[in-house]
Amino acid sequence: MRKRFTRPTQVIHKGQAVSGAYLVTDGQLRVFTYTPQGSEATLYFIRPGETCVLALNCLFNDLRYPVWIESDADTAVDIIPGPLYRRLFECESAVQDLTVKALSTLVFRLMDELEQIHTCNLDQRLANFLLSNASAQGVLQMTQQELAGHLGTTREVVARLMQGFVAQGLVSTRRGAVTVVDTVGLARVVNPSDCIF
Amino acid sequence: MRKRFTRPTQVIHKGQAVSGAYLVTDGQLRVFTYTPQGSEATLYFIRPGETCVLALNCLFNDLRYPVWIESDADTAVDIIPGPLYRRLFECESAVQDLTVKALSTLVFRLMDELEQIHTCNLDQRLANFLLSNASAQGVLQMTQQELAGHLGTTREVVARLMQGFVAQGLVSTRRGAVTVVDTVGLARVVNPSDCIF
DNA sequence: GCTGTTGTGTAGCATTTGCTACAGATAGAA
DNA sequence: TTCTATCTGTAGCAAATGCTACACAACAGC
Repeated sequence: MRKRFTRPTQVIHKGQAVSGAYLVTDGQLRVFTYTPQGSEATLYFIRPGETCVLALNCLFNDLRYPVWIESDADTAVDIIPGPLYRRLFECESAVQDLTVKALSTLVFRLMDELEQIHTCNLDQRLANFLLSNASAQGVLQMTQQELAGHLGTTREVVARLMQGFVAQGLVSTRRGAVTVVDTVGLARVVNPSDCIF
Repeated sequence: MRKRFTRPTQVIHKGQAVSGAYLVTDGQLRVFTYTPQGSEATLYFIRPGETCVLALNCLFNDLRYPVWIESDADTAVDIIPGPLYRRLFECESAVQDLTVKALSTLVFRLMDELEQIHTCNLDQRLANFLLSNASAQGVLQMTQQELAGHLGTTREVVARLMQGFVAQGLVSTRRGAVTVVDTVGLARVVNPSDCIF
């Protein structure tokens, strides 16, 4: 079964039961939590070709969904019903591989994220986020509010850091987007003691 | 093959190639990274019956080990060589299940950790750590330095928070150990806006 | 007992981050 | 155009955390 979201949509909310395996074919899903103050913190993205590992988790362990998921605009998702997926997993080695690979990838992403939080301060994490998520032309279509959500901080802080980057000539900002100007310079912000493994 | 560590030992260091699947049968392993300042930050523990998922990851994806691992005193580990494990995974559904379960569990732990970092401040995380890791009698045999490592902070901060807890009559401290006195009170520190899911 | 090592308590300051508040800028709708 | 909603820039203060420095306490070995 395929679902298509034309605009940002809440796909799953915390506590909900999981209906099946989600396979993103287009666009992206965002997995996030809320802070007590109500601001969002992105845990990770699910991109085309990837599946929602948490949904798999919940399927295999009969758990309720532990976080929120929201779709980008223009996102398509294939949904494989839970029981079917479990049957497939038992006999299809391709499905097994896919499952394990997906889980592995996520584990690495989460550990990377954790390590970053422990070892980098916000400007490094922001720089890293910009570098990782900007298009080939260096453009990132995202408001500062959204950026703040991805980093688990607030808009003002992002604005402050952004101004710092602008002052150093590393990026340029405009309403709803950031452009990376000096990739190498930004990388130096992230890097001084190598916080990406 | 079984290995036994009678004293805290560096089992794997970052960048090392992985030789096989590690199955903890006794004691525990600690997976951690270093901050630029040289202090440690624990990512998670591997307890008896569990396997080192990162090692699995590395096996399946031919990666080098991304973090450090250290054993507790008195820890026993079964090591299944990589190629053998991969063969087993292909034909034994029990091994498949074990693998997926192990990965799933870790994903949840990491997400929990991430969520905690985003939503709780240090005193809540410390309180939570004490509650989760104290023995049935409420005793936790650990120096403040080690506690700091587990939370990714420094000894002084732990000492400060600890004093707060002592002042509130929640715990008592002595050299190399902490005793939880008022479990309910500590839980209230963690809880006010429910940061454990 | 003495001595060295390790762990703990405490203080003070620097830095980072969060929060409040408001002004100006930009884009879209009417 | 004007109005409105949203986004951004900025300032200033509060709180949390990190870092340095030192005194004292507990334990181990001699």
